[in-house]
Amino acid sequence: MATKRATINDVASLAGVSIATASKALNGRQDVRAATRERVLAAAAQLSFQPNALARGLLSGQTRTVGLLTSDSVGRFGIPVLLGAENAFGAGEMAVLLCDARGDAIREQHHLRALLSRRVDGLIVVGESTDPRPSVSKDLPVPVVYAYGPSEDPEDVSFVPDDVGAAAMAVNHLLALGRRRIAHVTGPTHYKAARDREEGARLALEAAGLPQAGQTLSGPWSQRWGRHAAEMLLMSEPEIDAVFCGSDQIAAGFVEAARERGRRVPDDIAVVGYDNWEVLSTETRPALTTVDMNLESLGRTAAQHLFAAIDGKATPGVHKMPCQLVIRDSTSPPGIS
Amino acid sequence: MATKRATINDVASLAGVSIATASKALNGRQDVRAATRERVLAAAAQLSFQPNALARGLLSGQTRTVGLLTSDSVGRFGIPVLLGAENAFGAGEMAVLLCDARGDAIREQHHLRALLSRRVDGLIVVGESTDPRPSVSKDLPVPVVYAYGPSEDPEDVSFVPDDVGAAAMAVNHLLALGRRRIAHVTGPTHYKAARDREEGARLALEAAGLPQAGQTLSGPWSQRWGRHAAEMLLMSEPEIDAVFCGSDQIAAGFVEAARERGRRVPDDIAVVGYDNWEVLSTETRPALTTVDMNLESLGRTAAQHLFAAIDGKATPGVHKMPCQLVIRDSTSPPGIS
DNA sequence: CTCCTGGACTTAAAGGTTTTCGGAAACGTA
DNA sequence: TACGTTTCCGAAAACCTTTAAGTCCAGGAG
Repeated sequence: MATKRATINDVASLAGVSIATASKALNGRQDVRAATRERVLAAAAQLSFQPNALARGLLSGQTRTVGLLTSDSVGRFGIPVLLGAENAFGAGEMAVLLCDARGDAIREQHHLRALLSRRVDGLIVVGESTDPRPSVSKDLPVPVVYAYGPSEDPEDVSFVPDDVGAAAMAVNHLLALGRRRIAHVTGPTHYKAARDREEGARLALEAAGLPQAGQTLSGPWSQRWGRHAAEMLLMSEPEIDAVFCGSDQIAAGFVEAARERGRRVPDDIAVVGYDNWEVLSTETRPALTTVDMNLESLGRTAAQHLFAAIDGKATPGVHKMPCQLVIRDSTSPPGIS
Repeated sequence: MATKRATINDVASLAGVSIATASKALNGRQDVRAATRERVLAAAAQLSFQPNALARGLLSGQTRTVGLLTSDSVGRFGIPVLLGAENAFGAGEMAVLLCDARGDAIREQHHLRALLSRRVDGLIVVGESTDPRPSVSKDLPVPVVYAYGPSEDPEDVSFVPDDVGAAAMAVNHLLALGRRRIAHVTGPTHYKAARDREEGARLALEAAGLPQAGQTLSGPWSQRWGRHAAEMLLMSEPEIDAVFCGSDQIAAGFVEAARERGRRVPDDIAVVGYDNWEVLSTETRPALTTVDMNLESLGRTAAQHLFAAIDGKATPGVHKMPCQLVIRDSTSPPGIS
């Protein structure tokens, strides 16, 4: 806690010039003599002057601030997106106003109003799942970009991970290893993520002219379900040589149960997970090959496109961002593991 | 994207009153007739008027905004604190400006300036570990509260988890179960958290008049280290009947390795973890008894004290917040598991 | 000498809101 | 009628900065 804040008026007085001249000197504009500029800069430093962003924003109509509205920031998915966005902004001079609506539509509305009254230049909406969510952009005076969870309105700008493509990539990886009896265990089908990943797996198998080993098994996203699914699958389809799991949790449970049943991973069964949730994917034995959705990069991209939208040129539509397969021991070719 | 924003001037014109009257009506002040107030409110609704927080803040000097400066928001510890703070603020009408300095002092200084120029009413600094960090509060025109990682300056306001007390609580729990040969495995000793937890364990054992089983084993916070420590410990101190681990990751590794060596948990060895990181603590078998640092509550408390400090009355010093022991199967009394 | 040019600086307005103070109208009382 | 009181409303200042427009002066061209 210290003294009162200095205004440009104080700086001008101390330097013996008018506030207009002080302003010009501080902002590096032309028509001010070098000696005068020196005096002003010295005065500003001495008073540790900080221009008042409120006054500046009031005048220019730009606050260099964006709102980040999340439905569930506690989620593992929101955080990396948030960080990516924050980093993209931080690079420049933007600041991020964070609001967590906790899945409550009316709280969201409330936060929306608060953000608008603070005159944010734009808005990023982070979904809690990849399921489309109601648009918030109608009649808003600022541009909006959706990240992770797309808007229902195709006119909005949305960035989502390419779950279908990533699942196909995962299955193709298994196929390239020579596996031919590939099963799929995933999360609840009311998640678009689960449906998309199944779809991707199906497409890859079809392209290879192979049937899927058994039906897709759908359950909670949990490790427990992974174990349970493994037990069922090893019973009904004892000859599988690979499994693609819809999450790292499921994969970790699967690996554990498979090992307990005497199946070696990856020698007997290769396993691919999803999410690259490091605490699981790198600590299980063997470490998991898994899909990384590059969420931080997705968040960064969303932020950059928000800049573009603020500057006038938006690119409407749902943009699918590529994912990445992180290859670890759970799919090492036999003999190398 | 829609029409231009309405100002109070537009509202006043539409209602046929002066802006002064409009302001009074909108802010629920006294000297305005009921009928007039109605007209103004109707006009404001029709124009969907939002008062410009910049102008208001410029005048009042209060922005109803706080800055949240984190050193490492990707960390598991920063996030819950952040959420707790955000929730405490969100309850009122406060907004949170989020900045991530990523452990870089000069970036931190940069963000600090940006926050001050935006005229935040206060600041929360979230540490990445419980080690004291340099104070940022000298000569700042706004109050600052430190959460998780305390300030080095005892005049500042800091909130930290009571690691010593929690560790003692964990060991006392083991003692109450009748365990007498208790070992301790924890993280790197250059972390204050590791030293505090060891200290708490030592105090509890001393109070019970018991020696610790073996030396404290110190290594990385990882699951791998937990496994390794278990192997060493079961070799050198084969008769231990309990272990207190400095993190859930270590505990998970310990449980795994112990089971592989034929020790039953909790029957032969009871295990207590730390952090209550749910993906580990509830999914290991058996589920882990562990210390929950109540970080979200800590963040909320920090935010509430920041309010107090803004309103004038700060409470300097390092405040130790109580933790909580979450009891699960890894310490169930034999026979119940 | 006048006029013009351009540099260096100042004045004043603008941006949206709150608040203080004063004014006007209506009404009651002497 | 004169005067005081109450109730409602408006004018204007203040918050801080940026910028367009204006002033002043020296010096060069005609």
